[in-house]
Amino acid sequence: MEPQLTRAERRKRTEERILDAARARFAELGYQRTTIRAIAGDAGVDPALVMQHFASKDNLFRKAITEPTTEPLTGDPERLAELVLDTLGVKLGELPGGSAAVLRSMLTHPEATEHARDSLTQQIEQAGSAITGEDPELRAALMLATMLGVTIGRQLLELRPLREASVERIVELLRPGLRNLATG
Amino acid sequence: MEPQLTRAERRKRTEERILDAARARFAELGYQRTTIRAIAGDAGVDPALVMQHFASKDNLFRKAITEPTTEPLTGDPERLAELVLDTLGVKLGELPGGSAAVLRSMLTHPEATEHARDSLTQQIEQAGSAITGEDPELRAALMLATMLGVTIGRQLLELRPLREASVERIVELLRPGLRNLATG
DNA sequence: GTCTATAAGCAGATAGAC
DNA sequence: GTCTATCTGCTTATAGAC
Repeated sequence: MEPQLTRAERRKRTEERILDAARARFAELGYQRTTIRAIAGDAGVDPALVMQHFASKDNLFRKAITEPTTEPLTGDPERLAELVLDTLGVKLGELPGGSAAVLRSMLTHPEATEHARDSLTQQIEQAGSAITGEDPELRAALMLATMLGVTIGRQLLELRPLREASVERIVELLRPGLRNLATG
Repeated sequence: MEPQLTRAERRKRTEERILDAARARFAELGYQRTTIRAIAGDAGVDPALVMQHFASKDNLFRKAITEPTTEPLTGDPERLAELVLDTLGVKLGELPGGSAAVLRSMLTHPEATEHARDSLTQQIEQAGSAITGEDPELRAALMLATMLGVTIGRQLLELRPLREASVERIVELLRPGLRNLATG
């Protein structure tokens, strides 16, 4: 049984299990407090095997936070505000594993900082080119910074008013401010 | 020379030097990557002396982030928006040492998380009671989350559009959205 | 190929000399 | 009171047995 998917396929499966465990741990505890031992334990493999596959903790982290790219932020200003609010909706529901890991270590791990900065800069540039009027990039940056703050407040700091409110209500309250930034 | 300020006074001076060095290091690198040795080096004292004074790294961190309380967020809704913008102005100029240290480790150190949550919760409650209309606390939380995101984006992630903009311009652009949240 | 055993490094904490 | 020297524990990483 298991025809010819034996070597490469099994290897890939194992790596995915390790990566899933790594994303969960990194997202929960951040880079420094996460240990290879704990990841291995979660994935049901030996710590040495993790090293065999990923060579170093830092490399494992790099692989764990590499995500399929997000959809571009384009369109006219009104539409842009809605797109931004949509991605917020996704993030407030449940953060994708890689994003959560980056977010958690964003302030304390140089590589995560850079990753977050690059990702946000790209989104800012996209959104900025869809904004008319003065200071389009600054306006875009403020829109995304708002989303960042709300995401952190709700998902990581777990501020009570943000936890208890529905995603729809949050989106509804943020809409006017974001539209104001988007339309100039 | 140095009349009777010898013992207690000298001790206090040393502790302040250590605390200043600690705040700077914690703010720059976060809790985990900061070492007692480095703090001692910066303060020009022996590492063992740091332990003599503060007993443990965790206790040193606790002392370093303890700040004189901030002024309350009160008044009518329009005034509230201005107060919030003012404190943002302060934070965008230069973060006070203790705040910067908390901010940096907020996502990765349990005690810092709690400290940040408590501090924000208090501000939210104050601001919430100055807001009329529906969901005052949620609105207040969104205002403060916005400030948090902008502060992180500018001071810690150093997003280019936020770095290059003047504090006044940022405040000007955020005002309509914050007023909208404050006035309901 | 997988795991055991261990090396190597680092940082917090401690004991005791001066 | 201040510093030297050391201990202890933990983690990544490696080498080699099975």
